[in-house]
Amino acid sequence: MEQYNPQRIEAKWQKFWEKKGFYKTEDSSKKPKKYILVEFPYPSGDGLHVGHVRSYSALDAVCRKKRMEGFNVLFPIGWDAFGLPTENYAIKNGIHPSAATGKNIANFKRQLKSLGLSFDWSREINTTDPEYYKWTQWIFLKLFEKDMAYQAEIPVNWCPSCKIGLANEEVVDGACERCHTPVGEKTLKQWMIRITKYADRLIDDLKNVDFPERVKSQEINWIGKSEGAEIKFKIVIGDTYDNLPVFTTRPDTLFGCTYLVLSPEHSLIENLKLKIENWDEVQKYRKEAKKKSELERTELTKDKTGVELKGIKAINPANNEEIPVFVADYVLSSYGTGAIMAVPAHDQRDFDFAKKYNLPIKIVVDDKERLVDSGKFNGMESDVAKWEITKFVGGKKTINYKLRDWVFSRQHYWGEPIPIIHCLKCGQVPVPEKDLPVELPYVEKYQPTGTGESPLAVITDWVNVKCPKCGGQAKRETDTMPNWAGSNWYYLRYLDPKNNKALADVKKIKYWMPLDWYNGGMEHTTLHLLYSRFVYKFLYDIGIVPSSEPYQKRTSHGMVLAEDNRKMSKSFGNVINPDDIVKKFGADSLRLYEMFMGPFDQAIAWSTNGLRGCYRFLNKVWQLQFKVKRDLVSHLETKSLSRLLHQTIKKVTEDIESLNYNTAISALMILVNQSDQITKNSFEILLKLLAPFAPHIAEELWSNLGNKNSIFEESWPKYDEKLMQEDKINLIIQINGKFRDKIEVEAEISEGEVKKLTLNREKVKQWVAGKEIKKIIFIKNKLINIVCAE
RNA sequence: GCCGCGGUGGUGGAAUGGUUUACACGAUUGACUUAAAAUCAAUUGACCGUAAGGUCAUGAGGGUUCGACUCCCUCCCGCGGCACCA
Repeated sequence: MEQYNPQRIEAKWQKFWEKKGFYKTEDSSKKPKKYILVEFPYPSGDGLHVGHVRSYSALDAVCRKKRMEGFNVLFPIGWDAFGLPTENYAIKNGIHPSAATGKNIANFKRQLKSLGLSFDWSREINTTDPEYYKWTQWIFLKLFEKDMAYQAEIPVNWCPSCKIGLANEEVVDGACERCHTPVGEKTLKQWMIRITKYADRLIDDLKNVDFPERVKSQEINWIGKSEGAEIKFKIVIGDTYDNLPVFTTRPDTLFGCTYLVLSPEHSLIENLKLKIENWDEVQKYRKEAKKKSELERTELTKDKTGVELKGIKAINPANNEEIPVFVADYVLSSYGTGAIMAVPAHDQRDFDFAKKYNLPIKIVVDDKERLVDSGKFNGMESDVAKWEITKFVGGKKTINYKLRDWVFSRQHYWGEPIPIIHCLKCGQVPVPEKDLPVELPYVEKYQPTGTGESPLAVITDWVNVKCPKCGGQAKRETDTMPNWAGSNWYYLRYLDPKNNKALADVKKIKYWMPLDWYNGGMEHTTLHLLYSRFVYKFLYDIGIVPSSEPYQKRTSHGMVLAEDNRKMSKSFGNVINPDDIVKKFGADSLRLYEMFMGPFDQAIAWSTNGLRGCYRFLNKVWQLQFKVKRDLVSHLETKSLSRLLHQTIKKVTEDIESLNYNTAISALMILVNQSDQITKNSFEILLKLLAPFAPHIAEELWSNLGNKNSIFEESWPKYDEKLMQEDKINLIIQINGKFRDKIEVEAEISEGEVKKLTLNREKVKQWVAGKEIKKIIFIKNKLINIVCAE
C-alpha cells in the first residue's frame, strides 16, 4: 500500500494547476465577482515567514471555496519592494538594491509556489518596476495639482541610524519603527500630503465597512478627533492688550481657570520680550525645553516644570479675574493653539502643576456634573454649560485632530523619485505626464548622506534639467517617496497590470472594486491601511474610482509566535522556516496546521507537535482511499453517517466565511473519526470539503478515485437541513437546574410524554422523593427541568 | 488615564442561555516489534468512593433566570493601541 508522501504529489499538482491556467482570472464574467486580497509581501532577505503562510493559506481557502461556489475570483500577488530594509541589506552585502530585490523576489516566489497557493501569477506586480511606479508618481502629480501635496520647512522625526526623516506613524515609543534608534529632530524642507483634510471622512466612512472593531477604534484613536471651543483670553501688557486664543474641550470649566500656559515655542512670548520682567529666566527655560527630546518632554512620570511670565497677566473672560501666565513644556506647540487655559480642579496635569507652584484650585463642576461657583451658570448641566459658556464669552466651537499631515519625503536612494522640478524662475514645476516615469538612476553609490539630502543629489547629470515650463536651468527634486507610496494603490494595478495609458482601465475598476475581502496585519492599521484608504478617497474625488472606500471587509490574522512564546527572531534562534516544514511534512500539513492552530485573529505560539497532528490526520485520509478503492466500503449510507456528513458540510461552509478555520477542520476530523461507515460518495464529499485547506492531497485522492477532472472544477457540496435532523435525541433531565439524567427519545416528542417518562425513572424518583414539584420546564428536543421545593 | 480585546483541563482551544472541557497536542497503559519509530486500542479536569455514584471547578465577588462560561454590575489580572493632545 502506498504511503502518504507529500513530496511526490505536491509539485506535480502545482505544475498541473499552472499549466491548466486555473487561477488566471477573467475581467468579465457572468459569474458574480469576488476580489480577495492579502497584503503583498515585502521581499526581505529573510524569506517567507510562517506568519505570511497563515494569512495566505486562510484567504487561499476562501478563494478556492468561492470558485467552487461559482464566483469569478481574483486573488493576485505582487511585491512591495522599495524601502529601507532592502537598501540596508544591499549596503551590508555590497550588492545593488535592484539586484537584491530581484534575488529576494525570486526566493519568495519559489517559496510561495511551493505552498500551492492559487494566486493569479499573470497579474504579478512589483512596486520598483518603472512601469508600475510611473503611476505612483502620476498619483503624486494629481495630489500636487489639487494642492494636496506641498513643501514645508518643518522639524521632522529624524532617525540618526537610518539617516532618514520619518512620518509620525513610523515612530514607535520615540524610536525608529525599524531600527529602534531613538529619533531626534531635524528641520528639513519636506514634501507633505494633506491627509488631515480627509480626517473626518476617514472616521465617518468606517461606518460603512466591515472592519474588526479593534481596527476601527485604532484608526479613530489615531486620528484623534476632539470637539471643543476656542476661547480668547485678553493678555494685559502694561496698559495695552493682546488676544490669546486657547483650545479646550471643557469650556464648561472656564470659571475654574486660574492661570494660562503657553508652550515654550509660542510666538507670543517672543513678541512680549520687552514686557516680560524675568526675560532671562524665561529664555533659559525655553532653551532647555528645546534641548529635550520629544521622548523626554512627553515622559508622563516626569515632574512638571514652568516659569511664570512676570509682568504679564491674562483676564479670564468668564469672571474678569486677573490670572497669571506661565510657559511650560507640558503644553505642546503642535496641538490646538499651543496655549491652554489651566483648570487644576478638573484636569490632572493642571492639578499637578498648580500644586507645585501653589496656584489656586477652584472646583466648578460637582459630582452630579452640575456647575457650581460659576455665576449665572450655577446648577446647569456641564454638557449644556459647555456651549452656553462658549457663547457667553464669544468663543467658537472648534475641532482638533491629533492626525498631522503626512511627511512624504525620504532622503534615500531606494524609492520612487518625486516627479517635481525646481526652477529658479517658475518654482515647483511638475514633470509633464508624458515624461513619466522619472526613473531612478542606476548608480554605484547609494549610501545615505546623513546631511538631510538624498544620495540622488550628487548625481549632477540626473539632477540638472531644463525647466519644462520656461526651458531654463532647473534641478530635479532629489527626495524619494516613503515605502508606503507604492502600496497605497497597488490593488488597483492588479486589475490591469500592463495598462500603459492609465493606472487601470475604468471598466475593470468598476467591475472589481470595491475589494470584497482584504486580510493583513494589525501593525498596518495606522500606516498602510489608513494611507491607502485616504488615497482611494482622493482618487474617488478626482473621478478615477467609483466608490469612496476601497475595502469592503478587512480581517487581520494573529501573529505566529515561536514555540517559546516570543517573537520569532534570528537573534533568539527560534525561527521556523516554512521551507523546512514543507520539505518534511508537505505544504498541505503546514497549511492545515496553521488554520487549525487556533482562532485566526489571535496570536498563537507555533507547535511542531500540533503540526504532526495535522500530518497524522492527512495520513488517515490518505489511508481511507484504499478502503474506498477496494470497495471495502458499504454502498448504502447509514442514516447516522448521512446526518454527520450534512452537519459537516454546513459547519465547514459557514466556518470558512466566518474565519473559524479551526472548528471547520475539527469538524472534518470528527467525520474522519467515523470513517468505519464511509461510502464512496461521502469520501468524495470529504475531499471537496478538505480541498480548500489541503489542495494537493485532495486533488491527488480525487484523481486516484478515477475522476478525470480537477476537484476544483467540482461544485461546493450542499447540505440538506432535513438530513441533518436527528431522529433520536438525548434529552437532558435536570432537577432544579442541575443535570441528573438523560433519556434517549424520539425527536419532536411531546411535553406530556417526556413528563411521563421522566417521572417514572428511578433516578428521578429518588431525587424528587418527598419534595413538592413546583413547576416543570420543557424545552423541545433539549431538556426537561423539574423544579421542586428544597 | 482613555479605547479595544481577552481570562475555560498539563497545553492550543470548543461551547454565546440548557450534559462545561468538542477537536488536537501531551501524558499513562496495552498491542505489534529483537528494539525503536510509525501505527492501532484504552484511559486522561480536581476531589471522595471498591463500585454505583456524589461533590466541586470556566480570574474574584454579587445580581438576573427554572437554569449562567455565556446576560448585567463591581473588582482583579493579561495582551494590544493611543497618550502631558488640554
